[in-house]
Amino acid sequence: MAKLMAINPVAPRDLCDVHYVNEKSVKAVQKAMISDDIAESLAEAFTVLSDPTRVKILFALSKAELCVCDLSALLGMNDSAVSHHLRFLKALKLVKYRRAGRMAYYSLDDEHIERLFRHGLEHVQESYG
Amino acid sequence: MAKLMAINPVAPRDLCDVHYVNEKSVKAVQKAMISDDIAESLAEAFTVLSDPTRVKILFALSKAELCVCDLSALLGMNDSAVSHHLRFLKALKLVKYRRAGRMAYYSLDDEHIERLFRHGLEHVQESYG
DNA sequence: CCAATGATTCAGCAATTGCTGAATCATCAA
DNA sequence: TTGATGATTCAGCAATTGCTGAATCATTGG
Repeated sequence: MAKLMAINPVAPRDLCDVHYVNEKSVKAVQKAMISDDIAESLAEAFTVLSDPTRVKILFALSKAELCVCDLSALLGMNDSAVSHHLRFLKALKLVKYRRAGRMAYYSLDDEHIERLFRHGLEHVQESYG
Repeated sequence: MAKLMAINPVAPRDLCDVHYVNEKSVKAVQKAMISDDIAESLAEAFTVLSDPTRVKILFALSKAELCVCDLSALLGMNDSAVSHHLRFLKALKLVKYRRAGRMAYYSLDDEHIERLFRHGLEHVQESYG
């Protein structure tokens, strides 16, 4: 797209160097547009489930309370990787854990994410059979 | 975690070098576990909304049919970036477009994603006020 | 035809992500 | 106290992601 656009009725050009062609639609959407913060938060929420390993971890924890090595066995990856994901999920308050000696038992700490998960699963199942 | 674990009643070790401590839970979860394909599809679905720019694009298109340059104006970024995202969304059949001369008008092509979006928004609003 | 212009594609970059293996921490058992 | 072991953290890598600017494609109007 050209840097500058000819000024004509269907191609307004405002002072902020913003070019668009459908003034009415753009203005209306601009008015309703979600804030940067909301967009970021929403994106962050979806990031949680945007990785297959995390999807499996959360699914597993929705079925049972498990320790790190149970999860690594289940997922076929080393403890380090699992611990890394759990740390991430813990920071977002999606999982909690209790200590039992050397073991750390993890479980879900958020019923929202379970709902979100379920809706996502429905979406996938509708789309891919 | 050690490579090898002592064989004892609470720490079974199977032939596949898989170590775990809560046999019953692990077996049960393993049985219920979603497939790799489902996990990947689900992750892919959530990846769509895991980026604030895409969140805004989809929000905007849920309000109005817009051309590439309208979107770039709205988002304050260049056409190239917007076109890139739209290509991605088009590949996943989440947006469709119609040509009108040189212009390409984009709109949503999936009511599932709108639902998913709405659920995500609720989640965020519940969590962050 | 040709210049203009909306859209797309390409090349390449900076930042981020997910993982591995090693090192370290923390707790238990002997 | 010491060795074993579950968990965490650290260093570093390969791959991916989101963006920019340039080049190119496609359509229109003169």
